[in-house]
Amino acid sequence: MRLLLIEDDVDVAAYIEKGLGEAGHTVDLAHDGKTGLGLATTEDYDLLIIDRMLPGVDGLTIVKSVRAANKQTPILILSALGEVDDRVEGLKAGADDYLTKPFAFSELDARLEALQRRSAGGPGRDTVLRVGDLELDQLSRTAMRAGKTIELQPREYRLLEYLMRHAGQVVTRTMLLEHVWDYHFDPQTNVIDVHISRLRGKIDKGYNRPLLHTVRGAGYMINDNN
Amino acid sequence: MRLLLIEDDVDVAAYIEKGLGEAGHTVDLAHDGKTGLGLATTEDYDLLIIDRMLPGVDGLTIVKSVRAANKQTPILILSALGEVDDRVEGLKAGADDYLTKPFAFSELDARLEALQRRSAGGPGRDTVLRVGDLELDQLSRTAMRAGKTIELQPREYRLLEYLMRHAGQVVTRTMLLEHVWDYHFDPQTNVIDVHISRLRGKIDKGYNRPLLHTVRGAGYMINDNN
DNA sequence: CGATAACATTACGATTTTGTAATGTCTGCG
DNA sequence: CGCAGACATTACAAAATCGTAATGTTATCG
Repeated sequence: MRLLLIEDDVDVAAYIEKGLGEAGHTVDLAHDGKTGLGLATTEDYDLLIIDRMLPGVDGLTIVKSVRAANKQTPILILSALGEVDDRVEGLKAGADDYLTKPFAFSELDARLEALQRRSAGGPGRDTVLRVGDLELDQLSRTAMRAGKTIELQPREYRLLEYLMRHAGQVVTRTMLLEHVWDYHFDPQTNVIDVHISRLRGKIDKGYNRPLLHTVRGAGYMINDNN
Repeated sequence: MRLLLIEDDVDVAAYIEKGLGEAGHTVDLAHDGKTGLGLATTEDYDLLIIDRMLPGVDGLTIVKSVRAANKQTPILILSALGEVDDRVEGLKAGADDYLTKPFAFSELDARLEALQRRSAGGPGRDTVLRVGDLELDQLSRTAMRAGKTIELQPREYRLLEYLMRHAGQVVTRTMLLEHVWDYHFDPQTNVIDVHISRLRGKIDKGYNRPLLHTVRGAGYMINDNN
């Protein structure tokens, strides 16, 4: 994880840099707002830690500039003030969290972790579905099994997505017709069988543990165990 | 916005409920942990506010239970203690933010807003692109203009996505060939022109303000102003 | 005001994707 | 074992998608 710390107090900066370094992160350090803003907008960081009080500029000005530059990097504000109004201002400027000095390092670490968790795919909006070693990235529309990417046709994608959204549950043919084909009647053909077969050829063939199981008389189910 | 407040202190509960109600939110109130947890897991809330100290159960136990039930609703913890270790525990239990009593109502409001912003699509991972009244949902792969959904072919989708990712910037033909067609040479045909035309037919035709502009001699650009 | 080059549109054919139907295999039961 | 129904696979045909080329239109410059 790559971080940028913008902090003018040398002691505080060293303290944080040391702790974060030990936690396995790469830390870039800027001692003033100007160079900090330059780095923040040109480089790609996973997280920014910005001191509220900096020589020359206000930390919040940096936050606003970063957001104005359309960068969505999570930002944590450090402040020696700790006043209620300050926090509000910080959050309104576009920061994601606020920490008051002095603080225990464990708290900084916990907050960074929480921020990362969110930014990695905010609550309620994970974009990858996982079943065993099979992953489906809903943004790139690609599947991966054991690290190998799998090309899916549109209909195959919809089929796999629906199955994975209902992992561990039996999915009936009627459900598939309704949600993958938008058919609200029985087409009297074996479309489903054919596509299940094609999907198996892509996601299960060549792997010792099949994920897509047929539940005789009921439908199909995707799951990892067994 | 629908919120659940789990707080045993009647005065504090009334204070918060009043404020949130005035801010236009619907607030459900639970005075003890048990009913609170029941509501949190059965109903669908946009946000949970949970007091750390509740008669019988610890607020964190509720947080953990909610997360165990696979609910990703954002959670804000309220606490009268305000100790460092407490905050760390709260965040580790799966809460998204932590607020220490006493607090100004404006701070609560700012934090709720920040939480909502994140949960609506965390930083760096927004799944809808917007230009003017045109939206592109990258998960459902559908476009909408002025509330009307627009069906896009795969190639049209990639084209529009690329243009919208570079909204306000001129996108050259070479860029499009590289990123939308994966061609690293000039096909000597007018593929781009054709697809731009088809895309226009879908997103601009019938609307008084066109969004997709041609920049003569340079390429194309999508943007709302002018 | 033409001429020319850049861009737009349309029509059509090749390719890819999808569905149908025929054929093959498995499972459970008498 | 042998039959029936459920499911799997394969081969082929219909349909949707995409790229090419021909034809129109618009902007710019002498």
